[in-house]
Amino acid sequence: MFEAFEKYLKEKADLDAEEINAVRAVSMEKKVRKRQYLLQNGDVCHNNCFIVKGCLRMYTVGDDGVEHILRFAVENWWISDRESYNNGSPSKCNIDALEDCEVILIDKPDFLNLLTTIPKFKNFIDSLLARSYDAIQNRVMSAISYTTEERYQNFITRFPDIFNRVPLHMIASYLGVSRETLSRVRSQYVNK
Amino acid sequence: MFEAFEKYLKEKADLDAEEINAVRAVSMEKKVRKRQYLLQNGDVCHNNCFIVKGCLRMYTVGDDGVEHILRFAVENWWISDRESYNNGSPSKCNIDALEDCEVILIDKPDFLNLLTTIPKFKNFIDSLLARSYDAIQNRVMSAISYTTEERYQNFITRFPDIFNRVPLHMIASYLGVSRETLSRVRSQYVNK
DNA sequence: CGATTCTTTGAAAACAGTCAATCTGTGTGG
DNA sequence: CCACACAGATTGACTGTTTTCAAAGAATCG
Repeated sequence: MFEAFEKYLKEKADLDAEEINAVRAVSMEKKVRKRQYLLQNGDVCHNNCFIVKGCLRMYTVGDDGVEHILRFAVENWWISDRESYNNGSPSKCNIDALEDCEVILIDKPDFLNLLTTIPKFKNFIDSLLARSYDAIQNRVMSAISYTTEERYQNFITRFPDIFNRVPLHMIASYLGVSRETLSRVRSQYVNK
Repeated sequence: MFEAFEKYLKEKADLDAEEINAVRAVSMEKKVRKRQYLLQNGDVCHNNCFIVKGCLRMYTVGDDGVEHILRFAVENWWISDRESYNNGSPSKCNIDALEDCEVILIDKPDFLNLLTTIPKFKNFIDSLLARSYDAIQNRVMSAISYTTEERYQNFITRFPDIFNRVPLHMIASYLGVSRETLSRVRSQYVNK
């Protein structure tokens, strides 16, 4: 399982063999079954999680019991509740698996240690965070500026891989509309 | 004008006199008049901007000419288009002053230099970025989960200082609703 | 096959957007 | 100091979109 992560670290973060060994030493391999939680509301997020295989989602549950999906994550993405991770506060979110998954977990103290001992790794993670900030800002922009149809179009062109493997009602949840509305928007679109 | 920034750096980032001098050496003081642009759509964002006094907004303009406000910023906040700044790409946004402002600009190369030579500064900026990530993620959550009234309530409790100094139609724009809708939501709220 | 989960559809109600008009407060120039 | 212009806020009437609830059709999986 670690090979995929190793390849990723080599290609994306440009780590050498020794550095990769340092990462390996603190990596925990884990399998997460479909529907299983990786993080539950109220828990503190202690890990960084890299996805070797599978698909997960992070979401909140409103007072009315409705789920609101904050993000999806697939192979070669990271997922964790950064707010809880950074502040040690109980998470408002859940993370669970939409498919059987293989992930690699790195504990917070170990991860901090990697960041300080491997400058290349620190730079890489910093640039990842910067890009996820850009992505999330673009999402805010699209939430306040675009119509439902535009947001849907945006989603399938930006994340065709995700679109193909998660149920539509979850995409609706991600976009902030009801499943019925998304269904209707799609059928109108098909008839053009 | 620099004194306010100095105080901020001392208190928040714990910089000593020598470090503050290094920051001062690359700081450019600037006054921005109400309605004046700090950044215009199409330009590349070259600076970090710290606000000593005043209030600014960052927004996009849609094809239909409608403005969508991404964020406000007041005293002791930073504002810049991070996406353009990081990638050197032309900005999709405008930043302009809602009041007469005093700001401090630090050029990108100078700023990078400060980050590498002053580890405390780097840590401080990293934690700022982490918190702004949390903030923006909470905004996504509120956009997809809450009603207009809840979002409005949220805004005035979280940012009472901003609420008191920017026109309502800009808050409407920030929340992603028309000014008329926000006006009606408010009056319903008052009548409870 | 039966059971779940997912998607679609219909009809009514709630909500939000648009356009136009009015009301309010602020500040500037005469 | 007043009149006027101007930006901001509100209201009404109308239209369009989205939600909600209920039901029924696909698709998938054991």
